[in-house]
Amino acid sequence: MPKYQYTQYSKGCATCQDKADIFACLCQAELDQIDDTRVEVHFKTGELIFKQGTPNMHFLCLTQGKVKTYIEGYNNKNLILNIVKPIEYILGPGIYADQMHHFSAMAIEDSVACLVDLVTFKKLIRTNPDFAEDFLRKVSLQSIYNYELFISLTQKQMPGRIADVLLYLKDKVYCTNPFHSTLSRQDLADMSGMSKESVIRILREFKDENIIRANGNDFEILNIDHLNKISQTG
Amino acid sequence: MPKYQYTQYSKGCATCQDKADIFACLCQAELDQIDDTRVEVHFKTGELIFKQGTPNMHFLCLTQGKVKTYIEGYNNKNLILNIVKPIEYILGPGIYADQMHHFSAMAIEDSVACLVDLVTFKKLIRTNPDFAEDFLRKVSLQSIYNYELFISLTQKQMPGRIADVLLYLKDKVYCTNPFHSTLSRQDLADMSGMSKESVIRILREFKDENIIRANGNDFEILNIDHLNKISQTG
DNA sequence: TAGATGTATTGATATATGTCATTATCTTTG
DNA sequence: CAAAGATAATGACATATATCAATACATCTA
Repeated sequence: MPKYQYTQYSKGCATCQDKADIFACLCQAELDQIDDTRVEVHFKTGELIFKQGTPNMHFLCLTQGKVKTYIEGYNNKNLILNIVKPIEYILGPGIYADQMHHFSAMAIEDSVACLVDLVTFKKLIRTNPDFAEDFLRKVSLQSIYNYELFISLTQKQMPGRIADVLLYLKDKVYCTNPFHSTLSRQDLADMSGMSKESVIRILREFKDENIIRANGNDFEILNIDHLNKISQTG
Repeated sequence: MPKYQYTQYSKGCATCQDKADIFACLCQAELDQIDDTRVEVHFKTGELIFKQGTPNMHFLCLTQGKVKTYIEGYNNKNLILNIVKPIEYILGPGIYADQMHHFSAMAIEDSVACLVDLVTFKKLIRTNPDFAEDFLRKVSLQSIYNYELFISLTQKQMPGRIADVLLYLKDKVYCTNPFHSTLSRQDLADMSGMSKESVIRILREFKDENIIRANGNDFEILNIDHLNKISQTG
């Protein structure tokens, strides 16, 4: 008999090796509180995890797979904010504002995530200053990354934006150099704020100049210095 | 004899009517702690308040005037993030990351600000959960606004972006309808991610269509519905 | 295996937007 | 007040980028 998606696994948070680093400062009793309201869920590639505009009830910790978070804008155009990999958590700004999701999340690989009730999370923020500070640290780093994204998207031309995307995938997501991605060309377009046709054209230029090797979704950055320069010069 | 810029005024935080709303949850003793490390500073129009890349040592509460915060990008191009008015505070993400400023701040009117030592601020975050939660609320609202900015800047065409800037100035900054701004055309360009010439052209179009009245830096939005529609349709 | 469906690629074309040069207007200052 | 300097406005032009249409390729499914 298969495990149901809402199965709460017996392995507790205290002994879990796959928990987000933000939980490092929690004691056994605090981890048990999280464990009590925790649910582990499996998502298949392409499945929507939560949708912009719906109530935000859970803290989500990704333990397996990969997830894209994206803002749904006008004319069915999306802007991908992050590609989240294990073990990172996803928590939008809605929790301390209007309790809503302000971006959507979708699995781009088969994924597993733990959902933790937000009441528990917020209680821990109030009672454990180290936890609160760690959370503020994470929020701040995300904010700093957003500033970089602002500059990339608004002040760089297409080659610079694609360079940024490729470097992001190599350094922050897959963390290897020849890397295989499950992102479509449309996803790359949604990360760089351009049309998919333009993405394809720029990738071709990079290939023709031997800056990258790209075969379908297998990428290898051959000339990192050159790619960095393209990122710099916009 | 004139007051020096570093003069610490005698009026305490406890009785101050000009303090940011985030301080509402602090008790007398906590406000006194802030008061002890507080310095009031006057800035003239055009003066740099702090610069991106320098150490971030203070929480800044604006009590008079107006301030633009902006990211300094490539090729001397800036991206204005916010126009801050009294009584709001300015606090970047650096405090909980690398202790650096990640954007610059400049007075666009003669301004007065209180600077509070960050050690005191961070101590209060740790010891007063209400204060921490209020701060998280503020950070979250800023983050949500940034998402809107992302969509405006990356998915809208110039008329939509200018519409967003005009509505922002009317609703969030000057809060009156005929309003007078001290922002240059270049500033409007830095808010909407375009060239100043393009700003001028779009403003002219809006004038020709009787959507706005614009005489130098005096603006009046004549047809709010139309401007909202332009903002929506991009 | 063949058809169907979605995704990727390419080329031709349209268009939004930036750049540059020039003139106009405002603001400062001696 | 006049000169100088900054800011604003306008037009001509260049170009980055999107759109549209056609084809190729891959992947699923019956």
